[in-house]
This record gives sequence, structure tokens and C-alpha cells, in this order.
Amino acid sequence: MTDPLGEIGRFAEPSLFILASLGEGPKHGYAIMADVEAISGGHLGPGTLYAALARLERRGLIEALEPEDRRRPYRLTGLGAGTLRTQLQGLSEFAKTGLQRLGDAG
Amino acid sequence: MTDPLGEIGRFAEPSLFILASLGEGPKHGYAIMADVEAISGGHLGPGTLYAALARLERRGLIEALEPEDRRRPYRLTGLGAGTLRTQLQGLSEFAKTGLQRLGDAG
DNA sequence: ACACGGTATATCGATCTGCGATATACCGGG
DNA sequence: CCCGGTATATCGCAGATCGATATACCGTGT
Repeated sequence: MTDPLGEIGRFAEPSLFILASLGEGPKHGYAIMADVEAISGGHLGPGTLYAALARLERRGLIEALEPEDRRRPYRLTGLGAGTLRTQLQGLSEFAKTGLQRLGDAG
Repeated sequence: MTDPLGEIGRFAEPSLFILASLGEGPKHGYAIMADVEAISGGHLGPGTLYAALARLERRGLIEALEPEDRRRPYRLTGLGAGTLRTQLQGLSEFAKTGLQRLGDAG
């Protein structure tokens, strides 16, 4: 993930963006790339994408579907959906807490 | 960051947790460790912590304060506070979108 | 027919990051 | 005086990121 701010660094995990993208429904890699860029603002390169997809599949969070033409779609597994929900809820709580701190004492 | 879920992986950046911890006010490393574990549920080891602190300082997101005894406190810079706010807002939006997707089509 | 750009997947290698283990040292309580 | 907690620091492996590069198919325009 290239940071939209420049040389500051990276503060979110590409894998989670990919899971969230698949949360909308099954998608193939190239569509995930476009979707992630839309929802995150950052750029997701093919190296990061396909490596992360392989890892997520190996860990049972996503699974491959029947290829259509050149497209190799994936969907969330039950474990993947559960993990995504847990992570998003945690992240939401965390963001809320952090923003409160900035509002009160920032 | 050790994942509380086990062998699934890591889905959040330690650096952001550290920035958020400093969003509450200046803290030294050991206090950040405890604070991050409290707000994130995961474990933050010294290797991750001090390496991340050095990086954040090098990039101008945090700055060191006068040491008190053995404690070497840090605080957010203006850039760090701005970055934190931006990232948290983005993350909050992202989490909201992701959870909506899971609710509608998950 | 041909060039071009967009779609689509895949891999390599350098670099960065995470993180447990380990080390050092000070401090207070029992 | 030992032990556990506080506090910082570093090393080295493993893992992840990510740009670059490669391949190939497709549709459009000329």
C-alpha cells in the first residue's frame, strides 16, 4: 500500500482491505485492486495483492471459485467473514477511542 | 503484535496504535506498551515498540522529550497528530463501510 | 493489419517491518 | 539479598510490502 500522504508510512494492512473488499461479494484479483484503491485511497500493487491472496487462502480466510475466462474469483469463507467482522468492530472501537482522545487532549 | 485470534495473522499496524496511545498525551515506551495492550487486546513486544518509535521519530511524527530518570517520553508532533487524525477518520469510515457490506451482503 | 491501452494474473528481489529472545540495569518489597 | 517489576535497547529470523517486470488476451481506433 502506497500511502496517499507520501513518505510517512503505512498504517493499515492490505490484507484487511482485501477481506473487506470481498465482504461486498466474490471478486477476482484485478477487481479487488480497483475496489481497494477506491475505499482506501492508496495504491495496491500486484505484488502485494497476489501474495496476500495466497496467504489468505492458505489460512482459510478466503477460497477460490471456478475461474471465468481469465478471472480467478475469490470469496470469503465463514472464518474469513467472522474474522473480518471482529477486526472491523475492533478497529471501529479503536478509531472512536483515538478520535475522542484527540478531541479531548489533542 | 500477536494476534489474539491465533494463527490467522495480523490486521492492524503497531505504529498506529503507538500514535493513538500518544494521542492521549506524552508517554514513555513502557507506558505505551501497557496502553496499547489495553486498547488493542494484543501484545506489543519491545522489539516492535522501540523500532517503531525510532521510525516514527525519524519521520517527524513524534518527538522525544526530556528524559526523567530512566524514562524517555515521547509526544506527537503537529504532523503526527494530523496524520493520526486523518488515519483514524479514514479507518473509521472504512470500518463503517465494511460492516455495512457484511450486514447487507455478508 | 497493426498498434495501443486496458484487463488479468504471476513472480522476482530489494527493502522494510514484526517480533521473540536476549541483555542490561535500576528499584522496591519481603 | 534475591526476586519480580520497571525501563530501554539490540540482534536476527521470519514474514510482508511493493515496484518492476513479464506474459497474454481483448477491444478499439486508424
